[in-house]
Amino acid sequence: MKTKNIKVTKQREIILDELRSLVTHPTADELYTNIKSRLPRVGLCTVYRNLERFYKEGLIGKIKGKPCRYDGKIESHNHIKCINCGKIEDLFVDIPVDTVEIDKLGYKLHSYKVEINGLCRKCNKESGRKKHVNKT
Amino acid sequence: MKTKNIKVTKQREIILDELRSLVTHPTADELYTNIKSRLPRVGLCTVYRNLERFYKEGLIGKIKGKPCRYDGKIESHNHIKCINCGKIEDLFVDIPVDTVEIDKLGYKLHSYKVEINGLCRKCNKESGRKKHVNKT
DNA sequence: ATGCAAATGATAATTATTATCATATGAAAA
DNA sequence: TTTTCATATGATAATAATTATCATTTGCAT
Ligand SMILES: [Mn+2]
Ligand SMILES: [Mn+2]
Ligand SMILES: [Zn+2]
Ligand SMILES: [Zn+2]
Repeated sequence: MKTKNIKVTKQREIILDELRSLVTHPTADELYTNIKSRLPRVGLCTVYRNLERFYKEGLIGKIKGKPCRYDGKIESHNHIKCINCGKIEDLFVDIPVDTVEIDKLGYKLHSYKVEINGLCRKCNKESGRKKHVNKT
Repeated sequence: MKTKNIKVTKQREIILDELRSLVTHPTADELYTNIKSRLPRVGLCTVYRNLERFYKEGLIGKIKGKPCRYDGKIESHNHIKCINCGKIEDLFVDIPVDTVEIDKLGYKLHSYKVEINGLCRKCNKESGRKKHVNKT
């Protein structure tokens, strides 16, 4: 009662394959650009449509934002984003949340995710030389 | 070297005052609607402009999303969002993050925030009666 | 009063995403 | 096989949220 047999099409195969091949977290548009060589006639909306579909089926991850980014990895993990260059990297660290307050509020916990911001090694080095960094 | 003397205008006073008076987390547009009675001639973009400005000055909080929501409370706290009705409530619970992996990756930790999703009491009750819930 | 920098509000532009719809596709039925 | 038919696709338009532009206004400092 979860994954309702999603039909395999050429575009779906390629979109999913391409996303899974990346260690980065591309936007729909970036992925669209990437697959153009393999699928010259694909439309951007097909990419959006299928990424959204995959996400709802639990096949891929999604990092909400403006723009949203997608993630080929679905093993539970978090992300750290560089506040300077915007890069997002995987972070495999368990973050336990105490549910006492959640229970008190009367909520039934469903899921949670930690959004971590930091300065990556590269930007950190550069900030030592330059005057100004940052563009959150 | 932080808050660079933000000029006080009538619209700024009212926008900030109104936001601070709310326990909810309004969107720019909702706040705009709210202040119409006090500032009939204000423009939506002034609301956006100043909320963004306040946020950058650290005077208010911002919950990124589509649409973004603003928060008059700046004491460190997290939020829990109902996956059914979309309501966002404050959650005062300390969530410690182990920085070992972050250090390993070479990042300098800046901030982090936990996005918790759950089913609120009201929606939970209703889901007992109704067939379908959910619209993440 | 006058000058002037900053803020405002009207408007247009942009960005990201979603909706609409005619056509294409491809597996299953006949 | 041809036909059927549900689903997917891609072109296009629409929408939502936010941001940019710019002429005008505001209100402190001369
Ligand atoms: Mn990831
Ligand atoms: Mn809050
Ligand atoms: Zn960086
Ligand atoms: Zn609810």
